[in-house]
Amino acid sequence: MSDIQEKKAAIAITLPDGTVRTFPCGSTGFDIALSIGRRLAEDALAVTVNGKAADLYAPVASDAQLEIITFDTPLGRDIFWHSASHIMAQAIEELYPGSKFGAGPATEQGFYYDIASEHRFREEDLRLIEQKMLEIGKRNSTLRREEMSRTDAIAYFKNVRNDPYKVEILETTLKDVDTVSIYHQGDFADLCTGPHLPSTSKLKAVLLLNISSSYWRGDSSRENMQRIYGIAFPSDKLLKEHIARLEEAKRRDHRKLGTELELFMLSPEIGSGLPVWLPKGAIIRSELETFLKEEQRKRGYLPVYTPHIGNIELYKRSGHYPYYSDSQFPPLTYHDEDGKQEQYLLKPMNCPHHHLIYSSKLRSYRDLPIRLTEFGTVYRHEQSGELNGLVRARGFTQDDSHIYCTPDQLVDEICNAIDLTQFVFGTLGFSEVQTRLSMHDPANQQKYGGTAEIWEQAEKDVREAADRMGIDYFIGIGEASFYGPKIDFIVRDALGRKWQLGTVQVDYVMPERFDLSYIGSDGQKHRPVVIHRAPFGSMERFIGVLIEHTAGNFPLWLAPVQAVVLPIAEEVHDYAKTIHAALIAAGIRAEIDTRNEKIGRKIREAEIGKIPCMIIVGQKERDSGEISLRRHRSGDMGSFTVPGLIDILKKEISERT
RNA sequence: GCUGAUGUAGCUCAGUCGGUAGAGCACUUCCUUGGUAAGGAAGAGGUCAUCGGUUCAAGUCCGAUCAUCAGCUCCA
Repeated sequence: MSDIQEKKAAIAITLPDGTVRTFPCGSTGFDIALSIGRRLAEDALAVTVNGKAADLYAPVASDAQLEIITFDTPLGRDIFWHSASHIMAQAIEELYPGSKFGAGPATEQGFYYDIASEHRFREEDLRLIEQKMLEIGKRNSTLRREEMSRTDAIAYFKNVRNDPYKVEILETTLKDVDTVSIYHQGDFADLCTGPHLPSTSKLKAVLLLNISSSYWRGDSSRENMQRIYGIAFPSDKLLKEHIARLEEAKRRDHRKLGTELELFMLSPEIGSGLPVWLPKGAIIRSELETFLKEEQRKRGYLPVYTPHIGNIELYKRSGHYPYYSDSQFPPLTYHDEDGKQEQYLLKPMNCPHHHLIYSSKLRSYRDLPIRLTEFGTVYRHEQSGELNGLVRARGFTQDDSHIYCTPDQLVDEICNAIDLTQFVFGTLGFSEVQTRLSMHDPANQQKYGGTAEIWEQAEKDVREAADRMGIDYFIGIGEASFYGPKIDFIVRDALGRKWQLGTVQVDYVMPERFDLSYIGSDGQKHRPVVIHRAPFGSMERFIGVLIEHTAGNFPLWLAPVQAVVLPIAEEVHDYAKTIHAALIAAGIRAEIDTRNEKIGRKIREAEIGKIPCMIIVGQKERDSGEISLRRHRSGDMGSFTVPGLIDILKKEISERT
C-alpha cells in the first residue's frame, strides 16, 4: 500500500470534547479508546458513531463523531444488561436444554428474558443460573455479529436454533426488513439488532431477582411464558452498591413504614384494597387537604360535596360505564315500594356529579371560569393483582376539581392548573417529576369519544399550555383518557416504579354528553370546555409516594407528632407537664413520655418514631425555666425558653418548610 | 384476572423426618431516678390465614378459599 493511499484511508474522529484525531480507516472503537487510555479501553463497552450505537469492534470507515460508551452511561448500562440477558439465556439453555426464548431486553433496572421451558423455574434455580452465567463470563466468549437475509435467518432459527418465537418475530414484526443481525456467543445465538458487549468476560457480577410470568408478545390470549428478572455489573463492588440500594428501598417501602409509624392499615375483614387511615396517618392527610384547600381558595375554587353513589344512568350518560364497566364494583340494585328497579353505582369518579352542579342553573359567560372542587372518594374494582398498599387501592380520594370555562379561557386555565400542581409538588419537595403529555392513539380510534377535530383542538391546547409554562415534557401516545388528552405528573417510588400523581385533563366530550352550556355575550347558548385536574391525584397514592420520598421523616407541618417532651427523671414530671400543656395550647401536636425509662431510651424511641422535636427537660432546665431541644436526625440544638421554642416551631409549621 | 411465591404472638422471624409452639423487639408489673439512640428482673401474649381431606397423630402432607408479595395485563 502506498503512502498516498494510506493517507487517503485515514479518517478524522471527533470526540465528545471536540478534539479531532486521525485514525487509519477501519479502526475500531476499541483502537480509538486505547489511543486515549488503557483504562478507557478496558471500560469501553461499545461506541456511538454519529450518535448511533455500534459494537466496540465494528470498523469505522469514514469521518465521524464518536463516543466511547462505558457502564457509567444509561446507554452503556442498557447494552451491558442486554448482553447479560443473552448470557442468561445461554446459561439457561445449557442447564435446561430445550428451553425456547421469547423476548429478552434490558430494562431501566436490569434485564429479563421470557422463556418457554418444560422446567418450572424455582428460586433455587436462580443461584445455579447465576453461577453458570459467571462461568460463561470466564469463558471470555466473543459476541460476534452476523448479518444475514431475513429468509436465511428464518431457516436458521427453524432448523439450527429450533426457536419458534424468533421465527415468529422474523415473520411478523420484521416482515419488511431484508437483512437482520444475529449475535453469536459460544454455541448460543440470538436474533438482535445490538450492539452488544465485545466479550462475555465483561460480566463480573450478576443477581437474578425473581421469576414471574408474562404473555408472549404481551397478549393475554397467547401462551404464558416464564420471565426471569436480573441485573448484572462489571464489578462486584457495583453489585454490592446495588444491593445496598435495594435494602434502602425496602426500608422506605410505604407499606412497611405505614405499619411501623401507624399511619394506615389494610384489613381483609374490611376488604382488599380499602385502606383505613389510622389517627397518625389521618393527620398527614388532613394537613395536606388543608394546605390545598387554602391554596385553592386563593385561586378561586368553589368547594362542593357530592354523594358516594350515583344512579347508573349518570355513568351511562357520561360514557364512563361502557368504557370501564369491568373495573367497577357491581351496581347496587334497589326496588322501591312500587317494585320499580333502580341501579346505583359506587361512584368511580366525581365528574358527573360536578357537571350536574354546573348545569343546575343558567350560566353566563361572565360567571366563567367556574372551578368546582371536592375531595371526592371514589371506588374502582381494580384487578386483584394490581393492588399495592396505598399507591393502588380500590377506594381512594381524589383532590378533584372541574373547571368550566370558555374556549378562550382554556389555555390560561390549563396553565393555572399546571402552576398549582407545580406549587404543590414544590412544597412537598418532589424535584424529580416527569411530565407526560398523554395523547390519543389515532390508530385506535374506538378507544376514544369525540370527533377527530375535537381531539386535534384539545391536543393543540394542551401543548400550547405546556409550552407556555416551560414544562420539560415527553409525549405518551395512547395514554389519553377516552374524553381527552392529559398532562400527567409522574414520580417514582422507592423501588423506581413510576406512578402518576397529579393530572390536568382537557375535556370537550363531557360538555356534549351533559349538554352543558353558558350564555355568551351574543345572548346565545355556547358549549363550555371542562378541565379535570387533581394536583395530588389520589390522597392515598400521593401519601404513599410521599412516605417513600421522605422515608417517613415528614416535615414539621406534616409530622403526626411534632414534638415529644422527655423528662429526665420523675422529679421534673410536673415541670415537663407544664411544657407539654404550653405546646398543646400553642396548637402544636405534642406528646409527653413519662415512662419510667432512662433518657437515652426515650430519645432512641423518639428517633425511631421519627418525631421531629424532642424537648428534653431535667433539673437544669426546670431551674432555669428553659428546655433543651433535640431535632430528629440532627441532635442537640441547645437551650430555649418556652415562648422562644414555640415561635420557632410555629414559624416552621406555617412556612411548610 | 393470569403466572409464581408467601401466610406461625402487635412487629421481625425460627420451628429438622408428621408426635401437640419458640426467639428477639413491643406490651404489663416490680426494681432502678437517670443528661442526648436500648438499665435490670418477672409476667402475659397463639383456633400456626380460613375451610376441608389423608393419618393413631397435621404448623408440617394434599385440596379449595381468602389475603399479601413480584411480575404480566389494565388504569376514568
